[in-house]
Amino acid sequence: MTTTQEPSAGLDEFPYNVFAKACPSRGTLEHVTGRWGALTLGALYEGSLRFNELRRRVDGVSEKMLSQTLHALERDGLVHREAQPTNPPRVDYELTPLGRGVAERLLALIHFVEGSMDGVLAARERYDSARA
Amino acid sequence: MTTTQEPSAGLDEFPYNVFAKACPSRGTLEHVTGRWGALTLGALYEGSLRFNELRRRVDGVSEKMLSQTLHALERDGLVHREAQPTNPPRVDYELTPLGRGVAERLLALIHFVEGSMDGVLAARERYDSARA
DNA sequence: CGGTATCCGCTCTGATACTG
DNA sequence: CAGTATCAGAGCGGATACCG
Repeated sequence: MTTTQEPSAGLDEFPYNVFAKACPSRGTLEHVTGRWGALTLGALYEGSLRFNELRRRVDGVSEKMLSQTLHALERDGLVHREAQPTNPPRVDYELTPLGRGVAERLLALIHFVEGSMDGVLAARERYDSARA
Repeated sequence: MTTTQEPSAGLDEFPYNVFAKACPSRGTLEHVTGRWGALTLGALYEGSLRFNELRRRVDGVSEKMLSQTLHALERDGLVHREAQPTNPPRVDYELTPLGRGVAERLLALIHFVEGSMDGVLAARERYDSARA
């Protein structure tokens, strides 16, 4: 095992724990919840997309960041890269089964946040005016 | 409304869309999924905690970052801060109902990621050895 | 205990330019 | 189209010091 934390009592818990600083799951969580990682996975949930399609879908991402994000997600086994040696080149990105599981939970979170925005914005106004 | 993007056709979609660069929901999503935001909300799901309890629970966070994170989450109406004017001071942080909804989805994601780590780590080895 | 203020390095980010 | 390379800067984040 790769954990750097607990002797693992072999009980009902996961052997990985994001709350522990040295746990490898924390890094993966950061790829997944990162600024562009979350949106990239969310965008791919509907189906496979090409690089520039993805770039348009994830409004505001630069080529560099999208490329970097995609590499991290591919390395973690969440996204599959399919390159066709045609000219011009065509590369499709799609979720792996693992990535699909992650994206599902991510979208549940995203939709909940979107649906909560009226409440969030109201809370902000209260907060700001309280210490104006 | 505060959206900066679409005329809002009044259909079945949310009026907010994180994929749009200027949508305010994107900022909130970043607070929630941020490096410390996700862990803080997750830690508070089990119940209210004091500042230093939280600091110990979220392994690796500095005072500054925890404080900053808590302010952002409080402003967004996800965390409630309860200060008691005793000596020594005692301050409890707890989730609001909205925060509870967010934390639930977040924990589903976190647990899924933790449970996927063996697969992730295996994928990484394949990826790395493929281009060693 | 529960913070805030300040300093400062280092990473992350976005433009820009270039390649296959 | 699908990237990589390079560079400058903004801000993230940690360490330290200090306050109520």
